[in-house]
Amino acid sequence: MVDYSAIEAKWQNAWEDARVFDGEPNQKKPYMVFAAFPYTNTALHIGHARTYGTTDVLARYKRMQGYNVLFPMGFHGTGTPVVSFATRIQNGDKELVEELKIFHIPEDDIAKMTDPNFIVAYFVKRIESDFRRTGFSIDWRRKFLTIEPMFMRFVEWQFGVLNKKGYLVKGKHPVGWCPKDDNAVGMHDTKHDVEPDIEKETVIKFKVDGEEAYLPCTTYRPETIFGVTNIFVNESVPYVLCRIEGQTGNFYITKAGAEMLRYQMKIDVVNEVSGKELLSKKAVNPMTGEIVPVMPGYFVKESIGTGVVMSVPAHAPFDYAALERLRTQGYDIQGIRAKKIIDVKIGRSLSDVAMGDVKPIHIDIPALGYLEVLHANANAIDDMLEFATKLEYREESHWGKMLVNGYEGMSQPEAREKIKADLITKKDAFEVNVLANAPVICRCGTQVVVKVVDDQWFINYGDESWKKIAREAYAGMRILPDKARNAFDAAIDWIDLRAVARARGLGTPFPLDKRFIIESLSDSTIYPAFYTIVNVIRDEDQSKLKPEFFDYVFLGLGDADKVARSTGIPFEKVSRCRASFTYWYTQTSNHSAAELIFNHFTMYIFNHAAIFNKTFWPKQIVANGMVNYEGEKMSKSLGNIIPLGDGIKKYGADTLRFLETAGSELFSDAEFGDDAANGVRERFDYLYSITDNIQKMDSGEMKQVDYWLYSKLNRKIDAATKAMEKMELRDVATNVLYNSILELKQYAAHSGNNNMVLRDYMSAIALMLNPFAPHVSEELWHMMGNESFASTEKWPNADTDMISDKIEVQAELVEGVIEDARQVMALMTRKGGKPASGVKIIVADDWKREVTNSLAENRNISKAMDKVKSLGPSINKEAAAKYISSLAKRVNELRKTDISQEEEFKSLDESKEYIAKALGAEVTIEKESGSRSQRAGRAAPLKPCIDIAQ
RNA sequence: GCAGGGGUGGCAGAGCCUGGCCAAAUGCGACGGGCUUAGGACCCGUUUACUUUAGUGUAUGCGAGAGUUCAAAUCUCUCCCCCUGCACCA
Repeated sequence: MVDYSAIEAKWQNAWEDARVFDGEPNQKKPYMVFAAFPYTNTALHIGHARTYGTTDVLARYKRMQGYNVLFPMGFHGTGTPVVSFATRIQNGDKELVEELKIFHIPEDDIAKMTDPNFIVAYFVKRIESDFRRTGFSIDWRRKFLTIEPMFMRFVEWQFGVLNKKGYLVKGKHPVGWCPKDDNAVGMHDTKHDVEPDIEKETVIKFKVDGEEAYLPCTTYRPETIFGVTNIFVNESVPYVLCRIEGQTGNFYITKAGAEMLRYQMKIDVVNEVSGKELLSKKAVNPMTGEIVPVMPGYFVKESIGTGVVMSVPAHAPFDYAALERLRTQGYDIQGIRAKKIIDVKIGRSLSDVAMGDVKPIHIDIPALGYLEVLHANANAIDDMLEFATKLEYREESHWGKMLVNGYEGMSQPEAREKIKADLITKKDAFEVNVLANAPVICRCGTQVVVKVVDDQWFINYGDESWKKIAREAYAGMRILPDKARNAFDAAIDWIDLRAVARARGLGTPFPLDKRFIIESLSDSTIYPAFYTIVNVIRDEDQSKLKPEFFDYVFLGLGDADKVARSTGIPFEKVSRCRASFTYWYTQTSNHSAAELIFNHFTMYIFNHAAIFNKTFWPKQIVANGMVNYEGEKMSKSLGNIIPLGDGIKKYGADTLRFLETAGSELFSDAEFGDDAANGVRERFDYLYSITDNIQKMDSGEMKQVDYWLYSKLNRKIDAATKAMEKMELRDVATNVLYNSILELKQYAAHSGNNNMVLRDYMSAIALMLNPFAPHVSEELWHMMGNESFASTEKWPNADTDMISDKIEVQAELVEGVIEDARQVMALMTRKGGKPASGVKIIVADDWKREVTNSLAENRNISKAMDKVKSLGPSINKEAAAKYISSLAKRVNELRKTDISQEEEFKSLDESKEYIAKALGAEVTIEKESGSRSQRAGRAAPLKPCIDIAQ
């Protein structure tokens, strides 16, 4: 057994000694790769190795291509997670402590984690050591944290530049809010980590008949206003009459609603009324002028929106059911008639099986029709009504056509937007923000509300001139994989205002309002530029890092001498920073998870376009998929997290890296599991044993099989290099590891044993494996007697002269013959024949090759006959005719060949023993013209006749 | 809902851009056989159904349906389903 942990330990230090990474500008072409920061409130699990793994693959590949490669890494500490982590430890959060135990964090370290600084320091150390063990070729000398003062000076400078360009704007913004904590809440602050989901709903003002007050109905579907038959209120909850800022008149809304809405608009309560009192009122539909009654609606929730809803029985199963229930309770609803306003074929999206033979009867009342196709009626339970509602909304939204005047024939979504806009223009409606997934509960136990913050700062990614240069920058970039391009196009169009200032958390104070902290994705958009200088300025006092310093280093403004004098940073350092930045930042590749396309990656493009000179715009983005473990998504809640350290111990660093980087296509999720890991490791084992055996072999005369192996090798190098350029890592892996082993096995089966050939083959494999499995690569490389480091060697070059289709076709021919012979033999024994005693393989004469080639080229039988004639009288015309007609049927499948009878004969003859062994029978090879077999005429080029004697 | 990516054999996953050697690579699994004291190791074979006493043929088949074509997993359209993201959350 190969001891992988010993091999890994041996090489990871050796690389540092060998200075695999240079890290300083030099004569070589630069190439800088980096991946988005890991967040520092957690240790890493094996899934995290994916993005860094593919980054390292590129780093190592480029290094082997002769580039001066820089692969730096920093850490993200900005934002709320670290702070709330500390708070949770303080509160003795059991869930969190259990999680930390999975990562083998000692109790006394956990106890110290009430201190945010300790948390960050702890995890930084942990991640670095795990990554070193994984064999990533990271230059740790440039490590930094986003919460270090020197980086904060850099971010301040960045925001200064953005502000000068007018990209920072102030405005209103809705956020999830905890009234008790008086704070914005995000996912980390709620029970069960629910993200508050804020949506806009329309409130339509129905004037109360004969009273200067309104019943404001909250709705997602303003277009159904044409079908309103009445208004529903909840008769058992308290309402208030109130004034709403920006709106004229008084409004009846639930007391609970008023409590929540006052965080987004000023509300003055005039007096309280009961829901019951409202039932006596009538209201005027602002669109149609109809006067409708107010009825009790059992399903109306007091804390969503205004607690007043409009009833559209034709298109809302809940409304229909509520009215039917009122009827059975004895209410007079004679005057209420459901009115269909959207036409749609009910149940269109349901399969025939689901529909059965049920046909909706009440197609004039779709809400009822939908209940009917679901085998339900107005008495159905709420879950069923909910289901019918969803179905109806979906179908109407897809196929529904409006039936009402003025909007006739419009699709439902189109009508909704139009009608909403019309109502708002006429001041008959306004919008409110609601919590779509209410109730959301803050960790403190309070119900979360929507608050509209009115002094929020934004980065205005919607600015058209900015979008224009961002698109220009993007157009010059390479996106891998290519199919991610569409997503970027969409993201650049879509990105708009992004709130940038936040009330709490770690990070850089927002320069325009120091009460706030810069939001944590926004402070990490141009950070890679900082890698190029961090090692130079780390020892300088952060107060010296004034804007003019960054202006000079990154924008080339001013001159080094002045900057040195005004900041106090030595002249040499200032110049060195500028030189380093301009050297490294010309070739960059940014790696991260695909899910970051719509935020980090897009912001990365925008900020670079806004701040830097074109020369330093991003050159390449690589988007990675996630990692699944045994078919499941890895997550703490599923409990299938494997800490990186454990994973290395269990599977070996190289196996882990290999599977995660090369086990699947870049963009799709990687599958990680024990079987797959064993498969990879067994293949590594095989490579070791082959390499070990090379020493015992001689280098005799080159045989056909040796040329074959060279051909395969060079084809492989060629394919792997092309795939590598496109980061099609799965292809590379298949070629380099899986197919090599198939080839090596086939080589051995053909008694291939040439020491020199195998050494060439294995050397190339060892080198091409380096980006994926560096430790294995080094070990194999050194086993073959090399003194240098594989990691600093050149990537192999394909010698295309060594690629021979002819030789490969001949090898395939042998396999094909075996396959065919087997089939025949199987057929014979199945039919009760005796086992074969001998197999004659008869190779077609040369004239057949010419005829076949003619047919393959012209697909024309008479031309083929002409060809026969042109070959002279020695050809038996009858046999030729028979041969041609046998091919006629498959004329489309025919291919030309340049392999002569002699060559075909030779390759079969050399493989005679191999074939005999495979078939378990004696084998003779003969030529058609010299054969006495009656079947010999059936021989065709590359499809020799097989004559089996029993 | 909107945007992006997908849906292929028991599973995983190629192929699709550039239609035809595609009953569909490769790996895993399952089954049969060999090697072995034994095997989780290795080697050989089988893995849609029927058909064929000579290396075949036919049918069905790549989410569903329709279309284009001599020919469709591959191109077009419609629909269904799954994954990811949707803004302060890193």
